[in-house]
Amino acid sequence: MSLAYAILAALNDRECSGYDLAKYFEESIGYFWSATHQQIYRELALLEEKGWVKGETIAQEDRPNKKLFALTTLGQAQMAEWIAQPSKLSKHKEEVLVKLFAGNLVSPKVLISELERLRQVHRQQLQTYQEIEREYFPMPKTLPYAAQCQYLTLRQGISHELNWVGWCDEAIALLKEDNTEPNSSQP
Amino acid sequence: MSLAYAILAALNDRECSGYDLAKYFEESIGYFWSATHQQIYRELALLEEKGWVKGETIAQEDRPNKKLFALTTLGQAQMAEWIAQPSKLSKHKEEVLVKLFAGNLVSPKVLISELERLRQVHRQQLQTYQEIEREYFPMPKTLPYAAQCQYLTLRQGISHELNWVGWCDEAIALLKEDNTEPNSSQP
DNA sequence: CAGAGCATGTAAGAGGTTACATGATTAC
DNA sequence: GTAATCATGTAACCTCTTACATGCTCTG
Repeated sequence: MSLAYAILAALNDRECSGYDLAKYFEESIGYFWSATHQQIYRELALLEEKGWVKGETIAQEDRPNKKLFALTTLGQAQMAEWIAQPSKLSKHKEEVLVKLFAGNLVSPKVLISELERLRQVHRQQLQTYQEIEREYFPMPKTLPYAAQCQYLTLRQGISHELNWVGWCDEAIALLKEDNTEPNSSQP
Repeated sequence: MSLAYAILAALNDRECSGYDLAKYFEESIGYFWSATHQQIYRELALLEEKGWVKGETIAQEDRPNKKLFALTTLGQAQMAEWIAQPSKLSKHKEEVLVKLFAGNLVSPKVLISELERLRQVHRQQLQTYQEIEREYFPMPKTLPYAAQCQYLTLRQGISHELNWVGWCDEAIALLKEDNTEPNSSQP
């Protein structure tokens, strides 16, 4: 159900074709809600049936025609109503933590190298976010309301990645401390 | 597929019945991998078929019989192999961020009160984690390897919650700054 | 002329949620 | 006696992922 609202949120920002949305869900929106193009096309069809969005076919030369979708006033109202309701907490699923939890089945070296890889990934993502911040939100306090809201989602991304990098540091340090000598347990 | 490994991780920690696992997935393991009892029973049956776990029926007086599951050596090996592979990053899905992204559709008051609610929830969870830390991991550096690994999953939980609380503070502060007067946009 | 990008879809299968179902015991 | 806890399942449904499919244009 929430995928519907994620699509509405995207369309509230700008009109999109299904294809545009799919790309959108690989950057900005995708940073906090993931979806594939298959899901998006299916959901768009349902949303149009309900009248929450309206599609208009745009003829294009040199390229396949596309269907641009926009929020209807009904869609806006539904979105506003949804926003006002208490959010469900996301069910986190973190493979790395499952692995650590059963970490005694492998040597600390295995864990350390996985954590180092992970740290690198999060550093990379952090850098991406920080570049967006520098480029689009240099003076957050002077932003109009709508932009401020979006800025805050970026801030969440940044602190999230910083947090992961910091935790990886901590974890690697602890695991290296006494477990580098081959004494503790399993191979 | 990963649910299987989450179950193996739990059974590596201790033998469990399906019922025990379901409870386990509402606390410790559940903090980073969620599953309902229906999923668990289905998966356990598959895992037993494959010989990764072995169930033994325990007759009980005064209570229904139960079937205790334990990791087999095959299961241990499969788990170790899985741990050594690079982890998939979790696809984050954060309703609150979707809401913020389209925040211009509602008044800042709505967002602020939702963020305050959320902050409270994360503070609560943080406290739970910190109590576990105090009670079970008072001296992390002296822990045996297996316990250290599990301790690190708890540390991730703690810094995750701290991070959310901090971000909520930041977001609330920014939204309160200029948007408390009824000037900016929609009702 | 190969590969990337534009643009939209179908179909099968895996994974997850919700509701229903049972039946005993223990605590208030 | 009412609710909670122990213990295990089935069935229907929804959501998500992965693979397959098409066809055109622009870039190198």
